[in-house]
Amino acid sequence: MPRYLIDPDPGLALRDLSSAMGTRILSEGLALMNEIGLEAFTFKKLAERMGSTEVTVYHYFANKQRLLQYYFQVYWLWLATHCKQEGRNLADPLERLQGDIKAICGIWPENARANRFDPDDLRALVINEGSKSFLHKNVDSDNELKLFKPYKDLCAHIAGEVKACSPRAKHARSFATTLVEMAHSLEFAMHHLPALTELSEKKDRKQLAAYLIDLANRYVAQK
Amino acid sequence: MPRYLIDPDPGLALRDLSSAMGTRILSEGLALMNEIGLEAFTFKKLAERMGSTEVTVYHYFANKQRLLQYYFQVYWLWLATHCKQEGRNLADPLERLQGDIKAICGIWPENARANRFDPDDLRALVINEGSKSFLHKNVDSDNELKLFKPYKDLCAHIAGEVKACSPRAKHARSFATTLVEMAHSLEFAMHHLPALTELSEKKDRKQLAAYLIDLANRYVAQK
DNA sequence: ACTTGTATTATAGTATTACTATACTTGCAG
DNA sequence: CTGCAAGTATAGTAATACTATAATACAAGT
Repeated sequence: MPRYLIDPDPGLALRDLSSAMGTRILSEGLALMNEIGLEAFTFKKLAERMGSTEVTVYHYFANKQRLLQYYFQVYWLWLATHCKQEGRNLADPLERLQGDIKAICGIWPENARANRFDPDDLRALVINEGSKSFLHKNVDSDNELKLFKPYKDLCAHIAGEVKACSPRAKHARSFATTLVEMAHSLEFAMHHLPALTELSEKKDRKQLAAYLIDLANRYVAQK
Repeated sequence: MPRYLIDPDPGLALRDLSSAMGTRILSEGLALMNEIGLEAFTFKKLAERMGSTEVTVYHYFANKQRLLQYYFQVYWLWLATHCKQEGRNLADPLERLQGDIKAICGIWPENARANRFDPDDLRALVINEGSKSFLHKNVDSDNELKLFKPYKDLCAHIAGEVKACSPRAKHARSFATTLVEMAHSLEFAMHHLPALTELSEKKDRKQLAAYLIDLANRYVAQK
């Protein structure tokens, strides 16, 4: 019996994570990685924080990159599920697309939970560290292991909505990827590199969503 | 007398780089960083490759992040100069914007040189490793040191062209950032995560530019 | 009750990384 | 010919990212 609604690739972890120890590694790991960043994060520090040992953590994950990729998968799996769920009640594809954009901008119900995680914590991690999941020399072998499938699936889902709005769009997938990427990098910019965006003034996710919805409306409207 | 047309922040390096040693560090460093990636790159390996010593390299740069940020600055400084130069011959802001988009997509004259570097090498590095310049816990202090100014300046320049095309655009800066970011992340996607974009089929920078020009035309056209 | 296996811990050790310190040499500039 | 900056040689340190081995604890199956 699976403990979660949606599970990441079992190949990411070396051992079943539903145990008490697995649970603590995942929850404390997320908190610590968010606090100190991937570079400073070590399994030793995580073990100390948990009152356990480095070796124990190594029995669950081969290295910290795999742990990051685990969170990366949970986040995108959950987001895609959430988007598809919300879309069921909407007949108009443009409304569905706008709903998806709000979701990728982090606008979701209070108290939402992504499996056992707080989706705000996952989102923060994915914004700050997520691209390190694939920006390295092993990207091609990791991709063959399908580690980025949940991310691609969400982009494909959004591309589907774009197509539904504008069947003749030639770059629906590229545009969906644009929306997803910018939902994250503009949020990073508005907190750390404010000169890059007008959104820094209010630092409001709703404004971020409004920009991307406007962009989507313009993209989908013509022709 | 400055050796370069455009120089990065002098605070990035610990010592003047115009010497023979400085030149070799910069050129071999770029090649090695592109070959093995930032994580595997060390000053020791660079020194071995150059037939010099680790300590010598440490006399030029405090750490490899600073060296990366140096290349990051050179790239954006050169690109902005190139864009502004090309724009001088064009009266129509939309044509200037389209020219800028081609430039950020890596379409520039054969044999172009960015200071002493091959801009294709710089572009490859910035695509694969560039975001590690700012995706870390020191981003705010590095930003106070103005290390990201050349990047922001190019985005601001492009935002100016967007404004010129569409004076009432509310998110010109956010949109300029969107263009610049996607010129890089879609190029990465088309080589390593092909499911994310239609551009993977031909892997052609011109098609990438065509997508972004189309996006810009749609963004600028309305209202 | 006894065995087997799995999970966790304890302890140790290694190669590499990311530096820092000190002192020596060499070449050139004043 | 003297001084100073650049480069080299050598050494050393704390931390990282693991791997290996063995001991313990506990739970399930026979």
